[in-house]
Amino acid sequence: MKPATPDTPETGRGEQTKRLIVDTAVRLFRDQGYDKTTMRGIAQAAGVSVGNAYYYFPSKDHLVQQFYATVQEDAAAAVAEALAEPGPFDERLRVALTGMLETMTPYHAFAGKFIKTAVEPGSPLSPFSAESEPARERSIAVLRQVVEGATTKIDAELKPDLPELLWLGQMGITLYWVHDTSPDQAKTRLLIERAVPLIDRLVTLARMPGLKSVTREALKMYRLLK
Amino acid sequence: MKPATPDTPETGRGEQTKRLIVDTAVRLFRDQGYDKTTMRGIAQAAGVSVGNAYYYFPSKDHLVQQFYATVQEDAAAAVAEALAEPGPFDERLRVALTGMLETMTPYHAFAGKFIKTAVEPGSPLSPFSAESEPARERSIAVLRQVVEGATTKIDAELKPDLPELLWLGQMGITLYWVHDTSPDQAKTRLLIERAVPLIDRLVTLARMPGLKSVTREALKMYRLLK
DNA sequence: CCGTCTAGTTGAACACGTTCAGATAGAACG
DNA sequence: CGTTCTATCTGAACGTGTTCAACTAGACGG
Repeated sequence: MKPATPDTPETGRGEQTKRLIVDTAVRLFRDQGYDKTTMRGIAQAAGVSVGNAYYYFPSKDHLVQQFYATVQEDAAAAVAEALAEPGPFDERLRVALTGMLETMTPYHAFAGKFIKTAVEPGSPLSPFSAESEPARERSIAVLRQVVEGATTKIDAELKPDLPELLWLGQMGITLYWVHDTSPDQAKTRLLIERAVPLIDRLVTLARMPGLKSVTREALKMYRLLK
Repeated sequence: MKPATPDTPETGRGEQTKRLIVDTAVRLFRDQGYDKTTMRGIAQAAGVSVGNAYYYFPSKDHLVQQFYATVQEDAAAAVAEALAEPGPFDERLRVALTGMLETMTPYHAFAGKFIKTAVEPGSPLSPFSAESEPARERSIAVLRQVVEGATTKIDAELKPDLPELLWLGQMGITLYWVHDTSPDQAKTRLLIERAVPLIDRLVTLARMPGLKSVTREALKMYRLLK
């Protein structure tokens, strides 16, 4: 079935073409944005035919996803380093969120087009899709690192679900960011600056007697409906 | 400038065509869904040319918006009646949310396509856009009715912003609903059933001494960033 | 060496949303 | 009546993402 190239398992003739197309597409997306990058343009720049691109990728969106994955990976790598040493929860959360924002900033214009297909149910680009699982897990892993390395006391019942909940919050921030037309997305920065202390306080308050039952109820709902 | 028809101010030759196109489009969207309804199809069914449709509507999306507006209006009208008499907050909120859900249920498949363009920044279909203001205000008005007719005690500082906040929550529920693949969207119903008591408790708790400062901080953030 | 098979490759063709240079028609005016 | 003006209307043409029947080339078996 497979040619016998044991070390680099995916280096058939086709794999090379596939990588060539991805690289070209990512470069063009980066340089020209979504709309100006056409399938014909990608094919021509990569020196292949349009049909050949479709032999490897079912749609333009699937190429966009590759682009998205590289950005996501960059963001996660940039932040993971800064979270090596333990510290207070709020500080770590801010580092993670601002780090992500910083990495994505160059692609703000692009993100507007990206999100369009990302929210469509069943789209491979959806953050909840099976195809996005690696990128999603990568992001949640960063937030898990935020939680686990936090010196702040966190309710034991909340703790295991907190990374995923924070990830949902991050999705919300991203949604806000995409629609943020303020210069240099200043409002999103402000949102993070203000939301982080609030989240920190809520996490702290969640352990308190008066709120413990609400926390438990909310967590039950989340687990039931996710 | 305008022909002298005082009673029905918008009844020029063009207005009739415009309405004809809208009605046809809404009907086709309802019957065939988004993808199968083409601009050529709409034009043909309405007995006009494609270009003529574009004379009145800048894009297919603008026609979709009209469809959305009618559904929205139906939902608001259905609920407003049930909210005539005052009652407890949680009950009123559930009536509003389930009423909206019930009206939208027939269009669940359609909504998946709809949301795709609705989340795109700058799209006229965006729930935050200027073009959507009438529909948005209509929805918020219902939630204002929920708040104002509530016999439950609501924090005075929170009260003026609560309808808008509830509307944001409703947008979140809608987002969940669109992605809900459970039979008959049972999970969304469950979400409402569970979330309403939680919201009710949070609204009640917001007045309490321990949480008053968090509430105030959160409200400040909301007003700053909306 | 020949025949067969198949992964890889091609570009014309399709349907779509959208645009635009021009046609039409009814009113307003002299 | 003829002229002019403007709101309305037309459909061919454009560029797009996507499909598909046909072609190529290299491997494999006899």
